[in-house]
Amino acid sequence: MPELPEVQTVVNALKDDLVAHRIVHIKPIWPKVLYNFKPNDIIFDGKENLIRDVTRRAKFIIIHFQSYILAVHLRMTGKLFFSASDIIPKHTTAVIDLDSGEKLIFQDTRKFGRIYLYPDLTPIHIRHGPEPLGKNFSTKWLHQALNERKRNIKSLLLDQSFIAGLGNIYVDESLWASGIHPCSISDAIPAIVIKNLHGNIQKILSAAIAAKGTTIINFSFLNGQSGRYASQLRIFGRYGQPCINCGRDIEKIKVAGRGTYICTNCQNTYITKR
DNA sequence: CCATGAACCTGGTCGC
DNA sequence: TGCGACCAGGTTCATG
Repeated sequence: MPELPEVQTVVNALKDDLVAHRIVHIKPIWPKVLYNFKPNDIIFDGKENLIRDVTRRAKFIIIHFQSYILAVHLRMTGKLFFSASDIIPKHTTAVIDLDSGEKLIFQDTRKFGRIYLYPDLTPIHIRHGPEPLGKNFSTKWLHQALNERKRNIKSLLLDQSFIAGLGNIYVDESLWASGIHPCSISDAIPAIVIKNLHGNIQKILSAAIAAKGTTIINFSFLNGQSGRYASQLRIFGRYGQPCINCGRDIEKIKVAGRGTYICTNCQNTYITKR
């Protein structure tokens, strides 16, 4: 599923065709897809249902209306794309009809994805850390935040309430680029390494956005278009292949409950724990 | 405070 | 070809 770069890519692709149009109907196909509202809770009066903007916060696609927002979370396998056809694709969990006649299809094989209705962004902001590409994410902040806790670094970077938008792929990429073992304890990482980590997170996310995200196996979005960052992955998914930096075989272990790719030669600057 | 595992779902892959 | 085990880019909740 999409992490920050993939969600941003979806937002960039959909925005122009959504803004200034109206939602005329929202139809749940999978009963649980509308997390906290019913279709009729949206006001279809011509002013309230006009889409004002489409943005991203954390891994949410935010559709802005005058008095509320719709927040779409794609979770693992969700996809959001336009369709002009009357045929509803397999695994569609919701259909949003627009006044343009197009439909916004929410397709989600594993059905984990949800759509939320909120008055504004507050409920999302309070449960999420800073945007890694935003100005609140500074080296200083990261250093202090890591030192205030004693947590496994991978688990911490995956924690959306700590920092928003990172997922399994980009955490592995960022830790490898920084020479940090994913089992490192947050407050044991030296300042200079934290500085590198900060820069690498921003560099990797920016490059991934520029490449329109990563595609692994089945993940595709945007009407079949897929991202090009897959070819730039340095560590993720490269089990058994030589490390680009040192040539040692890349290993796969489990950290924070997630499959984790590491080069034990390059990622050895961590302190504690194995 | 932190770590772990299960739950939510479906489908693909791998080994036998 | 079939079947079971295991895995998957995420998040939340219960438990120790």
